[in-house]
Amino acid sequence: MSGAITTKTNSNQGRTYKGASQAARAKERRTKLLDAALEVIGTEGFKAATVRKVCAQAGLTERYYYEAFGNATGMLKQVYEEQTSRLAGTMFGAVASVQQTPNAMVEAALTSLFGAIKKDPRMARVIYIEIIGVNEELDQAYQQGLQKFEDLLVGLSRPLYPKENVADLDEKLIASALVGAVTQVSRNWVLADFDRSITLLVNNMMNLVVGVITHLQNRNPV
Amino acid sequence: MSGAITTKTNSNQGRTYKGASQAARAKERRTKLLDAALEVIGTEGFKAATVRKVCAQAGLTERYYYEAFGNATGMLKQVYEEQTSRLAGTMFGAVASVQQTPNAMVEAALTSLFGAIKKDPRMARVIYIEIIGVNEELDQAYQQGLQKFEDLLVGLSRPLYPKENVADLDEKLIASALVGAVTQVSRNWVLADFDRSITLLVNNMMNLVVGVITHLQNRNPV
DNA sequence: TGCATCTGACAACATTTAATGTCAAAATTG
DNA sequence: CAATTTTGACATTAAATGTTGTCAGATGCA
Repeated sequence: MSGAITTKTNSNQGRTYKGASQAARAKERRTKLLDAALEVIGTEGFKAATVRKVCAQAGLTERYYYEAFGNATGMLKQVYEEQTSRLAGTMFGAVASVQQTPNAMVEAALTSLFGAIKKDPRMARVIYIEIIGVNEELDQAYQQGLQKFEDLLVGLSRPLYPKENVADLDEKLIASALVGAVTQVSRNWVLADFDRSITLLVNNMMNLVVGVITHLQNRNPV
Repeated sequence: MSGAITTKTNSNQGRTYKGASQAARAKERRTKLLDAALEVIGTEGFKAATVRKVCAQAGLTERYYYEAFGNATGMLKQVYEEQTSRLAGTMFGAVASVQQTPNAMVEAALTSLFGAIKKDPRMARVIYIEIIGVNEELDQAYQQGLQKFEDLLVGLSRPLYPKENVADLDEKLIASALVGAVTQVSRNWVLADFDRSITLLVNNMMNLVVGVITHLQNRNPV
């Protein structure tokens, strides 16, 4: 109410502690919490990822949960965005490292995707299942996450069919359909405990992607 | 502990009340509760569908919630199964009522699906979003629900390509992929508040389905 | 060494919810 | 009318959880 209180000293705020700066310590805590959140959400589900449980998994206390995430939505959103970014990077890298033909690029994208899912199913659960239907903010994040992959697909496929065949086409719609197809197959594959080989998955999905592209190249526009 | 207690009278158990038998009353309550659950889950989400809220929506008290559903999982499962059954029935009917050619049948199936979604988006939210990722029992129900539509698709498409082209194919996988594609497009359509015409959706999805079928007919097996 | 800051363990509080129980009024039956 | 069943409104209980606060000890700095 009266004038500003003069605290005795403000000079050492943000000082180093155990040899690390304040920013470095916060970053390390965030990393631990992200890992813990991925583990809990990816194995027990978002509903089970309570503040106490995630903090126990991280070996940190509640205070840092709020420092890093703010709330549960923030937690899931950050985990989601980290995982989709990593996955998109992996897939872009795989596509870039093969012969730049449509077939080879699609094959590389699919192979790296299924490989990443098998390597860490927790990621698949987070980005394909847990993110859905929590609230509007996360639904929006999910749509934006899918956008990355749809854009990749549009970029790959647009050069492949003649312009006059595109008139009544909705490229984005077809891209989202293909992403949905891959997503669904991935989901089932995880739930079925990886009952098929990656090669089989890739070969079959290639038929789908190549099939629609070929069809768009050859058809007579309506 | 001792012998059976002789209550004064058991004779009138299960009697009529307000002109309806016990079974009829229970059935009517269940219908009211199913409608209420669909309304709440389909507009506010499963998380918001508490016992109190669903009962208030139904105009009934908690007792009948437990009578009809047992618990929240039972509620969502029953709503889900009712909705997928209705939808499957609608789609089967639509397919049966057109000329029995692949194109016409696929078109009928897609048109009736998108029509049903637009007519009641609450259904779409329940069967595409809310059912996912709650617990194992419901994930299993979801898989079984998808199975209906995948089976429909396999039945429609199997006669369309030569046997020798099927050797390395996983029909079920491709069916689930196509169902996933349609699901994803439907989801986006709902979230985008029906920003496209049903005709546009159908035409584009036809390209996908017909494209893969044509490709399977003409390709050289690997 | 002395003081400010940082950390971790945990208490405390408020809220929400599922699930069960109580009880009186309404309806039915004989 | 009297006994019984059915119903609806609401109380109660117990548990889980998000969120904030407390406090003592560890650490860094002048």
